[in-house]
Amino acid sequence: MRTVPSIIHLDMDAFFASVEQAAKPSLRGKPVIVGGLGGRGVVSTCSYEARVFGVRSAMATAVARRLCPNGAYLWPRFTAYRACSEQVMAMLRALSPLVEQLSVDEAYVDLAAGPYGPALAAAAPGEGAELVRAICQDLRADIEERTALTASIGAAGSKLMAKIASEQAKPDGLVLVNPGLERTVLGPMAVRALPGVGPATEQVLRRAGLMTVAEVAELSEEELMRLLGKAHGAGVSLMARGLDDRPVVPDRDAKSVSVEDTYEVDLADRDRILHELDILAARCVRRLQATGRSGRTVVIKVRRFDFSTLTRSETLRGPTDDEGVIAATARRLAAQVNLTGGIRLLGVGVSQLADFTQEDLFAQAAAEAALAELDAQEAAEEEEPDAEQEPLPESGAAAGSVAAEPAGVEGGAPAAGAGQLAAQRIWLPGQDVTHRELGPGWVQGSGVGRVTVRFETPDSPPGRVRTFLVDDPELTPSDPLPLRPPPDA
DNA sequence: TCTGGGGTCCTAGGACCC
DNA sequence: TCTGGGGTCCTAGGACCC
Repeated sequence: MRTVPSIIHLDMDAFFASVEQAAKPSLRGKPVIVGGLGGRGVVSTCSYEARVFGVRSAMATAVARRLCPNGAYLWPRFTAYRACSEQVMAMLRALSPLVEQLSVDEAYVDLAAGPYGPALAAAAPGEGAELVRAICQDLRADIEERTALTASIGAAGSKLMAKIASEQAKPDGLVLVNPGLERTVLGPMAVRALPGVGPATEQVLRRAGLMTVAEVAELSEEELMRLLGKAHGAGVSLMARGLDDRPVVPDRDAKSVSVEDTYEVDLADRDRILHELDILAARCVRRLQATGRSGRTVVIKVRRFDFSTLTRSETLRGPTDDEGVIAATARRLAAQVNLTGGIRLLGVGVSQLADFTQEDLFAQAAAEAALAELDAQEAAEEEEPDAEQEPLPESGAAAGSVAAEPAGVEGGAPAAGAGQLAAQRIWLPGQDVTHRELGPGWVQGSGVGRVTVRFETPDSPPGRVRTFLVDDPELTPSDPLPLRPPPDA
């Protein structure tokens, strides 16, 4: 156990909404809701101004609109968020090689493994804590200066307490928990404060009369394991007593890749469903190939009209990144599912990832076979042991069945992107655009053949609104602008 | 008011092997 | 010949997180 609170957890405040407010001066101080804006969309993130109205993450956007009818509702701009995220993560990596990124806006850092490590190790406990405080305040100030965004930080002797502290620090704050005070801090908290305790676990604990962490900490590990199961019970038992020795682990490899779509209207037609699976398989494969990996288990996910969800999976004989194989497997799996009554969501995923493919294995096997052949020729004539000539059903048959399909259906489907948006003249609220004369702005809304654009940039005053025909050739989609001018410029 | 998309980890049963 | 136990893999589902 550490004597200095040298593990920090950093969490960007209302990340997506904050990026939007930084990019769009007219939205500062206003309720901003970022998420899916279709009939089945949900809120990803909302600004603190929106939370006053009761808007929350994961809430149906339709509900949010009723609670907060005058908010700005925007589609997410992931490219812009990723750019900000990378800036922040780079700043964290300057503090330590041990940076564990949990999501686009959240990370642990082990300061003891970085340049401040020796000073922290040499410091008396009180001095060490003050050094951590200074490092964190500098970091928060640097982040705000370089990205125009605020971050909250928790610092403690463990990941558990650092995470709890950052939650307490929000928004735009810093909280340290000195080692030794874990149980004092945790004790009065509701059980839901523990990471990993969600609605189901909370219910179980409440039925056992346990509301606070201190009450849970009084139970024995055995009792908690009986209530919550082996692994979860043991984990909650340790957490409740403030015990956590998990190390900060950088760069963990992904274990699965998946894509899914919820459709505006339930799908009923079988051929349409199979076609959508092909499209999802293609998207999944694109992501897989971008990471240079391949997968052995293919899984499909089906959510029915009544929100009941099921999965079907099949493990192939070897890893693949072949679109035809994955699409054909997905179709085979779909044949096992009752698709009647309407499908609201489809997904395709791949797990058991490897850094090579079945084809690599074939090539390797062929090379080995060739060598063996040479050896065999050199050796005395001998009876060949029966080579196991089992066909490889997944690869062989599946690829064949796809080739037999009407060619080019999925191959001809265009990739959705800025180009397609431009061609179809679909303007999404929040989207970056440029007008040839009026310059950069963003789409405020569109309908009945018109699109409304506000012309402003991160460093301009709030801008004016103009309306155009949706197919106005002067108006084009554009890339996000940096929230702050680059330091050299 | 009606529920996204991307993940991780755990459990449990059955098959299969030793 | 019958019975049992343990380990591993596969599949399906669920809880949880951001």
